[in-house]
Amino acid sequence: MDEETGLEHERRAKVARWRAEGREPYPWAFPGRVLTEAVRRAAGPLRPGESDPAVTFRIAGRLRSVRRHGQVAFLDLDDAAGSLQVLVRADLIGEDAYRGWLADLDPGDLVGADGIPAVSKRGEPSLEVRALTLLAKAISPPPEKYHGLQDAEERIRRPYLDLLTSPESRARARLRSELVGEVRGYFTSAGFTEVETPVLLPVAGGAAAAPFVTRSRYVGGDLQLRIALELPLKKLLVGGLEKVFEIGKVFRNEDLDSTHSPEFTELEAYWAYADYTEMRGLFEGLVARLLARAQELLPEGPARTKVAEVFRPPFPTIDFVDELERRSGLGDLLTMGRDELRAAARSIGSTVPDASPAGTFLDKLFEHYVEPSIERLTFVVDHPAATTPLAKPHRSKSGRVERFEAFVPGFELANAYTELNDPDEQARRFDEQARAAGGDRYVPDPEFVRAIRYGLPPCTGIGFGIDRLVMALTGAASIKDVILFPIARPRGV
RNA sequence: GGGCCCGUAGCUCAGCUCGGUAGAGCAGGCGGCUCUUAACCGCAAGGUCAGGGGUUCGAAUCCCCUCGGGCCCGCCA
Repeated sequence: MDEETGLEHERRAKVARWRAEGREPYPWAFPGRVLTEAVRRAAGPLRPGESDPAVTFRIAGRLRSVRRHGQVAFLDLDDAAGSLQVLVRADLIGEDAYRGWLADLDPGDLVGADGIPAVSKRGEPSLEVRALTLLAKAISPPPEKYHGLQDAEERIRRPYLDLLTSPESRARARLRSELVGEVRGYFTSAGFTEVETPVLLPVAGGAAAAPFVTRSRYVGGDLQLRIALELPLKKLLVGGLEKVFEIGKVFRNEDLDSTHSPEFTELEAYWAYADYTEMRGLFEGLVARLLARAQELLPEGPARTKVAEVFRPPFPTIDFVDELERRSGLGDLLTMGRDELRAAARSIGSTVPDASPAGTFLDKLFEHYVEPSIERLTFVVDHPAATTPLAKPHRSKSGRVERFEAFVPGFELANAYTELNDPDEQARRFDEQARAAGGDRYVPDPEFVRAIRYGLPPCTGIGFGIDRLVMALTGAASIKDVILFPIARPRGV
């Protein structure tokens, strides 16, 4: 435990005084409490200086500031609905009660108030207090009332402190929840079944990323935390669930930056008897619905306008190979060997390991030559087969797979395929990845191949990061802005 | 992993360039004030200047190392 500061000492003394007087500084509940907006509404018709003794209200919240003027004081109380001024007058509650209350209450305390709606002489809607109740004494003082918590490190380590001083941060948290609710409702009403699949696996597959490893007493050895949802969801399609989706945390043992977090929330959905064209239609419908909701919820301003611009249909579609050839001036990419691709990637400064799969070099080239030009939601389609070991070969374009990615400026938003369902071809693709030593690559999963030997229906699947989706829809600059508890290193000794 | 920047009171920040006993505002304490809303006025209090080492008569300030954070680059479906 931290050492007590002088301020905390003062506040503990107040708690002791409270108890000595037989009052409870941490009561159990505050029944009958309403939100401050109810008082605000009731005060609406009143004129400055008036109050309405016909109705009483009970409110509760965090005491944000106290303005004392001798025999009258103004408290600001914050709750989920916003903030309300509480008017405390010595002539109404008695001078002893008045002095006692103000001596024992501090900013940051959780306080209940009973009173009547009123409007101050200066026109501020208020609750004119008849009684105050301490609901929880704050021992530690809150951050500064005007600037809030500015220190970037403290905001990451103690996000609750940022939340308690910043209505904007609280609004952002609720906005994310609303958008996730929309996503869930969209897939559910499209007939998808929401499922949960294991986080702990013998081998984390379905993507190329370094896993976290943990120890299981039950299996008597190591387990890995999932890096994607793909493989178990497809097994459910083998099992006869025809439309499934999952929203859940996945874990990749990598660095944090403005668009990557070691743990993040992913959605993946799989749809039997449909292909990637149908999936694109479904995704565009989702985007339209989310955009409408986000525009409703976001405050008016440049950020909202920018978001609307990025997500305004129709969305450009570019062919991965054609666009990369056009912008890079490189020759026929599909006939280039791995050595040639590696040389091209080296020439633009990429430092990926020499032994990386050919697809990695293609991804690097695309990232360098094409991604920076993306200004609006853009679909990139029909990638070279080497980039994508879990996608089905393109029905007409040789050397390609049926795949689309959705990009917004700055990052990839979604990734979808017509899924590979030929078990022998799947085994060959895994072998290819296994042969390319070094670098992160798809780990072959024989158990998955075994599962689809029983028959995976033709199907399409999509995956996207919920965090990034919320970023794009709210104009957030960093993934940390949409995660309530971003990862932080342990504090040094 | 590399480069640059940052860390001073519970919080928000000055002070560092050019070394000379640590400053303000908010919050807290005491006193005053019946209409404020970043209330105001007066008094007093509050510090491991992130941590460690070095240079120096003297280090918050200059140098080195470590820790934590930010931005950029690299790596990462």
